[in-house]
Amino acid sequence: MSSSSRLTIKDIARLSGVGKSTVSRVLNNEGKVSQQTRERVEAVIREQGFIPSKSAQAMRGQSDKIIGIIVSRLDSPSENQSVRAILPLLYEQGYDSILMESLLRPELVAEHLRVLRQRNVDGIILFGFTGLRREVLSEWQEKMVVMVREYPGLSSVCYDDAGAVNLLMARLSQQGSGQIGYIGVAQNDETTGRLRYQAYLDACQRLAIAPQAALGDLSYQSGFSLAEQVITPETQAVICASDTIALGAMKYLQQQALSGVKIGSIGHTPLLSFLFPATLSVDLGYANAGAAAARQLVGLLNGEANIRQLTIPCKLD
Amino acid sequence: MSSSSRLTIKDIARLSGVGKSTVSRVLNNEGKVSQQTRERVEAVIREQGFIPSKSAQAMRGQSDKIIGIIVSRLDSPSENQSVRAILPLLYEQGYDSILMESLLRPELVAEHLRVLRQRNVDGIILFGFTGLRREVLSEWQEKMVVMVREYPGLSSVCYDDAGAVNLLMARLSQQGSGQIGYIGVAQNDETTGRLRYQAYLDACQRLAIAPQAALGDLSYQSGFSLAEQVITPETQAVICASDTIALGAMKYLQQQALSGVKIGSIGHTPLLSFLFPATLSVDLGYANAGAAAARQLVGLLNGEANIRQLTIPCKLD
DNA sequence: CTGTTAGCGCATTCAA
DNA sequence: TTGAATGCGCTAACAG
Repeated sequence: MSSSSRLTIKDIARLSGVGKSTVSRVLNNEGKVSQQTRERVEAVIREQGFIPSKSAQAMRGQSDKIIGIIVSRLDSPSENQSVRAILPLLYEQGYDSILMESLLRPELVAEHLRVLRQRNVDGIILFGFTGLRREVLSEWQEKMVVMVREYPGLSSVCYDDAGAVNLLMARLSQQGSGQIGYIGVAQNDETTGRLRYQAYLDACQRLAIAPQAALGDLSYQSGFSLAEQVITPETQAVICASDTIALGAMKYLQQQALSGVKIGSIGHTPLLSFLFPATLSVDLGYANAGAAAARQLVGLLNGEANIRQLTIPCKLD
Repeated sequence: MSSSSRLTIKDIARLSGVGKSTVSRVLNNEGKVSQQTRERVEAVIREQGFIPSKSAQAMRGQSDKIIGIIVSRLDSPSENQSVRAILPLLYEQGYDSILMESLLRPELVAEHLRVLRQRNVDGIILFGFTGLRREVLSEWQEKMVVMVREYPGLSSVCYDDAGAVNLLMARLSQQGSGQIGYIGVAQNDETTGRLRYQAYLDACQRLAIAPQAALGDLSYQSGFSLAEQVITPETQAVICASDTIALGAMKYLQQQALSGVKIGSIGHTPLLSFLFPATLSVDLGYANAGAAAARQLVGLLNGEANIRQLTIPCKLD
């Protein structure tokens, strides 16, 4: 009842008639405690609702059991899926997570990293983006996993951007589409932009298809307006660099009553397949990537894993 | 260069030839330090890249400057918007946030609360849901703000569910719709379910409209299939309890080529107005709610505010 | 097996 | 204005 939760290990010791260290041992499940004493102490702990202070433990043991996660935007559907996979895995290992948004601004990342260092966090999972310089990250070397981008000397988890495009191109052309267009994003975005576009061009080469592409940004609007540019009477299919873009393109198709054009997209959003079931959608494996990152980080922190770059396989259907 | 960041206030003291307490004073911007000493110490701090340990500060001062945020799902668009408003406001006040998912499971909330207590967090923002019992929360009384639900004795921030429906009904009927249907969610959901449905019924009464409603869940699918039940040849408009439901209903309308039926919805998702610009959409004020909650919590923690229940006004357009 | 002792890094008295 | 001393709650040596 004594609400304040201000009890300390010392109180518990007094209340159960033992020394502080014995209580500590019970708390940490260390072996050297007699069954009797252990039970008595545990009883007191339970009935007092005692909870040891993390800050004190942290100060003593070095580890705060906290992980910092820096996403670009909390409402990015892809990062969201990854984070949802990360959280429970870390939690399971006793880590809580501090979440921060970078808004794609390098200065904000730097500031967040400062704060996280001050908090003495055990590790960091950072969603990378174009423009983020390596120097800022390097001091975290063995305590950081970067998502979506690779940096020399840092662990990372990336998607198979080219593979996704290839999968789409292969399936589409195998289904008889001879003229396949592409709606993407500007190439200053390294992965979603350049990599996917390049893969499209390469595939066109391989399949002897004349490329028909336009690059914009990640918005529906962009998808909508670029669709108009890309789609000609001959177009049989269009690949979109993201589901959001695809949503925009689909609106255009629908508005123009162009029912013959197939859409292939990357992202696998439930909404897209609900609204337009015919869409071909590649799952980049966001959740898997999150899980992989969490595991990799925990491995690093436990000294069981080495720094390495992972690529998550994508899949169609 | 001595990477480890293992420097302590003591090292800085030695390096700048002063006592530890003086360094502490400089760190906390306490007045009683001569300009000279202050500058010297600050120089050393800067060139050593010294960062004081949060855990130690926390243990000393009681406050960890950490807020726990428990959302139901990270990918809930509405909660997402709120959280995005909360984070920077708390951050601005020196608080970092630990984020957790309840998945609408009361036991998980209880567990999270335990962990947060152990971390000695300063406060909590909790997104409530039906089934969450007050007893679990009451011990946080003056350190918690509950979103979406009201609990006696706890601060809360709620939406104006009834107001939103009224706004929609008024506008729709004023635009000439005489027969307005409703697609909602089951009433065991107190707010999105019962409150909105009840408001619909009341408005029907007032406007002398014969209610035509169906209740399901929050999915597109539900919206789609219930649309079929609700919409009759006479239907001139349909109100949906959420944007997700509206998306489902719109798909039905489109598929049936029912272009005469207007849709009113609650949520104000950008996607909805992009895909179906004609939709009437009420903004419940998710971001405002988040901001209000953050402010309220900070106020509580500073002892500047009292426990109270807030309702965020909604708006159309 | 268990109690005692000694700090972890810092903020805060209290003297000087 | 400053430094020395004290203790926050806890774990890890070290004795018994």
